[in-house]
Parts: sequence; structure tokens; C-alpha cells
Amino acid sequence: MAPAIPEDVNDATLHYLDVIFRLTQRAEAANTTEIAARIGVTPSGASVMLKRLADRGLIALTPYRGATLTTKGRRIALRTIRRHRLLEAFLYSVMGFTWDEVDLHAHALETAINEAFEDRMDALMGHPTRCPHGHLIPSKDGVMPQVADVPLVEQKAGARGVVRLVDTDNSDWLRYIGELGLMPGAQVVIKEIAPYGGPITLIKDAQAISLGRNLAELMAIELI
Amino acid sequence: MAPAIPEDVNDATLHYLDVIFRLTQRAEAANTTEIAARIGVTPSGASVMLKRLADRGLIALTPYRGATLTTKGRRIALRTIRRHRLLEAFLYSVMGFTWDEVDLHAHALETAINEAFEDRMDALMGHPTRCPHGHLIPSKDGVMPQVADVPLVEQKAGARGVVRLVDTDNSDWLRYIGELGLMPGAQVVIKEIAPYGGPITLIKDAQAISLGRNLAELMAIELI
DNA sequence: GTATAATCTCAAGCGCGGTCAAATTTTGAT
DNA sequence: ATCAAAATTTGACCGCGCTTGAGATTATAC
Repeated sequence: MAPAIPEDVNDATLHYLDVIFRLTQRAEAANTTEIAARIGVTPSGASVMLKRLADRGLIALTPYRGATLTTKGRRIALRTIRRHRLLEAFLYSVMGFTWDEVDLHAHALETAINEAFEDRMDALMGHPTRCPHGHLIPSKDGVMPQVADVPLVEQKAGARGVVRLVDTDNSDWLRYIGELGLMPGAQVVIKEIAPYGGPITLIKDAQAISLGRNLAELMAIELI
Repeated sequence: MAPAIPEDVNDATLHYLDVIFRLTQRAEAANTTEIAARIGVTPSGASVMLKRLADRGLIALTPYRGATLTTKGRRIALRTIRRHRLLEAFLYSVMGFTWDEVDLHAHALETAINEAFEDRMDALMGHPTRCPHGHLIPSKDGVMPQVADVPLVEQKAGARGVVRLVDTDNSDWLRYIGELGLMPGAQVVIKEIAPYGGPITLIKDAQAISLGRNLAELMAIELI
């Protein structure tokens, strides 16, 4: 069984680890200014906090270079992410919130719930593997499910697939994408991908949908 | 519409106001030591905090005499109590927790949810007026529903009624009372009330149930 | 009415997570 | 290679909610 999050890990720590996890998904290391911006504090404040996290062995910190999660920190971050995404799924499917609302509520709740609550949500929903946006929900022992998602913008015209992921928490974008009917589960065919950062045209239910590059880059599909 | 809880009221403040509200339900004023015990801090710490609450106009504080809620403090306390009890009802009826578990979870969540979450729970359950233990849920503008509950131990043998309230958060007691089938909604007839603090004997489903005075004193019924 | 016990407040200090301003290191343009 | 700009860290400080220990106040016993 997965070790529980130690009780002595407080809200702020979880928040920092969560942000660092997300930032290190694409980049090498998470830089101080970016972390500070996401948390909503000054870079100086973040710098001090990062040092504390490093002292506690939760992150590896190279001064002036950025931070990476240690195994310990990663385990805790994954648990927080699991809770966040389970909460999003719960808020959406059980409580009826819309997919552009769930991130905010989940963020407020993720440090307030305990393991029993987490397990109860998980069981109530039949152990879901994705949140409403399509993000993967790690298992209790920190393993991500295997999937066949591919970035929408890297496909070729004529490709056919199912929307699986819309990788943003921006409410406005989510609402717009929802209005277009491009939520996870939607079947689409790629009609055209304009060059030089141009829009992507999709066919859904015999309707053509034109999507700007910035939004299209958020999406991943599963080819069929 | 009821004014929302000002955002600048933090967790600790809500906790103190909640405790003071409960303590002033039966007694005149809430004394420092009792408050400190319920919060889980030293009396000195509570004393300092009470002074701060008084400075903020949330409680009326007479040194060495105790604290009472002001109108402002009462409004905030009632909102917290509403959230706590709505959460208990939600955790019980929607999430399937047992009635001895809900208090703990509700306490952890009550300062994490916002008004939208509160409203959503309320709507999902069809605007309940009681938590699983039978405590009344105040309306958004701080009004308690009117009910006809009477204390069980003040009735006479032969009285017939429905259990409406079990006034405790003690898990062990709640589990025991649940095993006896005396949860709110149970129909009972009072067979005998032994004098001098003796047990109360109830008839439920043609079965006699003997209940110690201390537990019986927690219960209220509605006569039929 | 006074001694003593119980209760409460005050003063000093602490850990946490912040702020701002100044010093330092890294980066990138020329 | 130099130098200005950007990023980062450091140092001094703050507010909050707590602790401990001491002193002040109130209640109780006799």
C-alpha cells in the first residue's frame, strides 16, 4: 500500500510541490520566478520557501538554476495531484459543477481532505483514470495510467480520433472549447492544419470547426 | 440575500466563533478555559485570540468574565454552522459516510468551501433542515427552522414520539446509539423513566431498549 | 474577612510564510 | 570581452496564532 502523505506536510508545502511537479513536466528544472508567479508570491518569498523545501529533502535545489523534485517530494506531489484530479472528477460527475469551475474548488479542497475522503470519492466514481479535462489520475502508489494520447497539432490532415485531453485550467478557454463541443469524448476528423501557426480545422458531427493554434496546442486525441 | 462571510475572516477566527456560539447556547458567556479546551490550545493563547476577536468587533469580551458574540460575530458563526451541518448531511446522504464519521470530515472542510459549494450541496439535497444527528441547519440569512423537539428525559412514561435529535459528536456514542436503532426518524414509546438519574426504557418495534441517563439526555423527540 | 485555589491576562518569544530593498549571479547583446 | 538587463538570493522586517512562565484577578472555604 502507498505510504500516506506525512501529516506534518502543510498546505503551503503541498502547493509548492504541486507547482514544481507541473513545471518540471515539460522543462528541465522549475525556475524561481515562474514558481513565484504560479503561487502568487514574490520571487524573494519563493526563494526562501524553496530553500526550506530543499532543507527538508523534498526538492533538489541548485542556486540560481532551479528546482527539481526528489523522490520523496515527487511522491507527495503525486498524491496531491491525485487528490486534485479525483476532486475535479467528483465535483463534475457527482456534484454537477461545470468543467470550467472544478479546478478552483478542487484547489481549495485538496489540502482539506484526508485519505478516507479520497478513497470514498474514488470508490463512488468507480476508480476513474481521468479528470474532466482528461488529465490522468495517478494511482495511490503514484503510478500514472498508460494511454495512447497524441498531440492534436502533430497529426496530419485526415486523421480521425477522440478528444482525450484539454490541457488547461483557464475557465474562459474551457467554456469556449465546451461550446464548440470539443470536450473529451468528442469524435473528430482533422480536415486541415494550416502552416506557420495557422488554425486547425476539425470535422465534428459533419460540422467544420476552426480552432486557433494556441487552443489546439492544448488538446490531445486518441487515434482510431 | 444574506451577506457572505467576509473573505478576510480566516480559519482560526471561524473556529473560535463556532466554539463560542455553541458554548453560549446553554450558558451566559463562554469562559476562556472552556474555549481553549475545545479549540485545543492553552488558556493563555485563547485569551490573546479572544482579545483580537474583540478588537475586530466579533465578540463582546468582559475581562475575567467571558465572551459573547456580537451581531456581526453571530452572523459569521451561523454561516459556519450552516456549512458544517450542510456538509454533514452531504457527507452522509450523498457520499455514504456513517453518522459517526461526518463531524470530523465536515470540520476539516468547513473552512475550505465557498458559497457556491455551499449552495450546490444545499440544492443537491433539496434544502435539508437537519444534519444526520438532527441539528438544525440555519438558512443563509441566519434563521433557524422552527421545530417541536422536546428533550426525551423530560417526558413521561407512555409518551410516544419520533427521535429527532442526538446532540453529540462523540463517535463512540453515536455508533452505539445507531446500533440500538435510535437514529433520528425512529419511532419510540417511553416505557419507563427511572428516578434519581436512572435509565430510560423505550419501546421500539416491540423491543424494549434500556438507555443510560447520560445518553438519553442527548436526545430530543417530537411527540406524536 | 482573609487565605487559598482556580481562573485569567500579560509579556516575551517562536515558527511559518510572507514583504521590500539591496546585493549577487547569470544571461545575452554588442 | 564587456556590460547592461534579467533573474535570483540575502537580509531585515512583519503579522498571525501559538507557547511558556509570571503576575493579576476572581471565587471559594473556613
